[in-house]
Amino acid sequence: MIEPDTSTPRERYRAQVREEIKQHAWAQIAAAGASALSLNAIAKQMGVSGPALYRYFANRDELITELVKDAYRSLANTFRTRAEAGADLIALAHALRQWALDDPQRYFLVYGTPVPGYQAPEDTRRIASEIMAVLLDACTAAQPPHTPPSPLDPHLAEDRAWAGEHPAPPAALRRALTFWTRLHGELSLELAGHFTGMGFDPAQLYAAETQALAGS
Amino acid sequence: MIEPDTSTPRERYRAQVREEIKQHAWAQIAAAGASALSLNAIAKQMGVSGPALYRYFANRDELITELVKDAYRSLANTFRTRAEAGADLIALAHALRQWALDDPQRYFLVYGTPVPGYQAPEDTRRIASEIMAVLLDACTAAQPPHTPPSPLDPHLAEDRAWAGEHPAPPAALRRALTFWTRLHGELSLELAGHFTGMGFDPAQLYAAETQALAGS
DNA sequence: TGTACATCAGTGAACGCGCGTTCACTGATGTAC
DNA sequence: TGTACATCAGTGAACGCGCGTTCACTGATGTAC
Repeated sequence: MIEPDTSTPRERYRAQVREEIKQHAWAQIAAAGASALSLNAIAKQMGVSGPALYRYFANRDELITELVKDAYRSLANTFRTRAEAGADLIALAHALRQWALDDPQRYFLVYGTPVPGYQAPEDTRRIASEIMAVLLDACTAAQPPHTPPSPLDPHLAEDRAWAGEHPAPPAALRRALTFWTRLHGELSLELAGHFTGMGFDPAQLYAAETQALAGS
Repeated sequence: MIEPDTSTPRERYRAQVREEIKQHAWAQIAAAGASALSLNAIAKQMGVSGPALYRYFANRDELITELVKDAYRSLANTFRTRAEAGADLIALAHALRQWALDDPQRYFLVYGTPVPGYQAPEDTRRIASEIMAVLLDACTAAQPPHTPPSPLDPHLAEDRAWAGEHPAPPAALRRALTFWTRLHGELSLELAGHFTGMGFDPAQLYAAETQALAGS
């Protein structure tokens, strides 16, 4: 289902250049981290003067915001696509790891140490919560037969602001949260290089954590 | 047992100024993150010219290295002190959280997104492995009665480079690793502010994870 | 199809700033006789 | 205890660099008649 393209040539050109800028921004982030992102450096790489970029982004923060949103959207899409294909928690866990390994700096941009001086705008929350919604669906659907109750459940059931209108039972809320924190713990240490030289395979640790999650 | 102070006044003065520089460095990191650390800014805060600091640190990287080592040493001391007082895994977990909350930027400096362009020297590994050693002791000592075997255990037993000469059984290795990744996952998301507005108490999630660890 | 005009992408110069780091130096502090 | 000398902390100027951002501008591209 391809929409008729009602955009003018100029609009299409603008969108294309914006995309190109973002490409270079990602390359730069991959090379030196998000705090080293520089509009001038991007311009130089594009063979264009620095001020030219201000036609496309109001300032550095707006560019970063766009990158953050793209990153969230990318993960949300990955999750949604997999979920629609019938993926269970284990499959989602693998998708998450793949997504993180595909571009570690993209992972760090959204889940790593906050970029100093940068405050994420409100819309990113919305996209982030879509990720959580897919996760909650998967946790609700595949409830293991004998779920031991947790002292955490009543607390989570109490104030469920974060789950929005999602009709998930407390046990599913807990499983989604645990999924998030445990896998993030393994991934962020792995991507930050804290396991190098330790002589074990991070993938196996990740798989073990995933298995533990599926049966909790 | 106080050692006789054989240091000259000049040596004592040097040590004192180095300490003062590090204090200001920490304050700056707390305010804007490690990548914003600037020697000139520190000098200005100390009411001293920029080049003066080069009497005390060869360059910016050496200062960061010193901070990283101090952070690792601080956590290692915390752990060792608690362990010598008979702390179990749960107590260590609480000590870790306290240490992280005491100074989030210190936590991020060692366990967060790697500082771009900075490569940690070899000696930090040694201090980091001391932390792991204390953890392994605790995991070995308090083995729960019915530890279910994990498919991960044989893999960990195979190559134990990271555990050094530590005589820990595979199950203890796994528990130590799991302790690290799970608690880091919860802490780093909490400190990065990813739980704000979600309406639950991170401390309770942390406590639940800690309990799960103690019985695994 | 051709011309007049409006829109807009990109330029180059400039502003003010801060960075890490070097260098030759002054002046105070310690050391040796 | 006093003097001559060596050591060393800190200064100020300088280098070269890059940053984000503004501004008045040129020249190309699209639009309206």
